[in-house]
Amino acid sequence: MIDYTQLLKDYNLKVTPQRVAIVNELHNKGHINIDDLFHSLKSTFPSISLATIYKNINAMLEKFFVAEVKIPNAKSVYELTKELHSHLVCKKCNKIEDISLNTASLINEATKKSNFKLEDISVVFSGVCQECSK
Amino acid sequence: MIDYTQLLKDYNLKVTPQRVAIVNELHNKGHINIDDLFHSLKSTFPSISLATIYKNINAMLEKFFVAEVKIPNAKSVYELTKELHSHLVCKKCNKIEDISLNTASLINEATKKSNFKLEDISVVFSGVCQECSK
DNA sequence: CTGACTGCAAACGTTTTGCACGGTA
DNA sequence: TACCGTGCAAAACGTTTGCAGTCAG
Repeated sequence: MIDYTQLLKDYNLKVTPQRVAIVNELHNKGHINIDDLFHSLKSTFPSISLATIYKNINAMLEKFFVAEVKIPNAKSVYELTKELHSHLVCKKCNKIEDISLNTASLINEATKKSNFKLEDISVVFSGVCQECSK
Repeated sequence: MIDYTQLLKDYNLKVTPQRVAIVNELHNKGHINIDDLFHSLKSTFPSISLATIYKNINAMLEKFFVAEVKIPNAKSVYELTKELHSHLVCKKCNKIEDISLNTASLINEATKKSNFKLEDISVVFSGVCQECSK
């Protein structure tokens, strides 16, 4: 289990049991939406409130400690910030997987074809995962 | 001005002045969010309601006549469905442009590296447009 | 003429805010 | 101790629904 305590401190976020639980859940699940996160934490913290979840996720988003992933036809999910990667979403079971792809040539092409100074790229694939296509 | 009347009929949507205005606005602006669409149409239809906007956009989405584009850190925008393309978003002025890119090799790479049967791809670039970077 | 569409108002789900209490540093 | 975080309740949003009147086909 990775210790995120120091990371919370580095970002000037006080280390509370709720925050540690949120970070652990993000780490374990990889990607999770607000409602699932709330219900997961309810078992450990029966009195936790949605307001606490929102306040903390927003605080972590502001520190770029956590990132939001917007998914076509589904609720946004949150993940711990990591190196650039793309996402695969299963249309049947809604599972989300990370995938590392070489987007350099696509960024290159977009740079040549547009007049934008590009800074970020978001790539989300939708399809059917192996289990669901059996 | 392209005539979308027949297209509305083809999709079994009655041709009302509000619908024609919505389609024209989507055509003219390229991409627009619900609120901007509502305020644009207010000048022509002072008594138009948000409910009408939502009902129509949802009807058009169901017919795959209009598509939703989810944008990082911004409201979703809607566009008339066209051939596969990617989007460029300006972080300063929020302008959105279409860009046609060759995503075949990226899809190919994702297919090889994953166990998903891929069906769709969404690519959104964020950056600064030429005017805003002056 | 009939079913579909519009606009209003109310309902609903999600997210944010204010405040008193409690916990971290 | 001083501040920050939590949890509750209320408020603020964005979106959907029900309904009566109107319009397109």
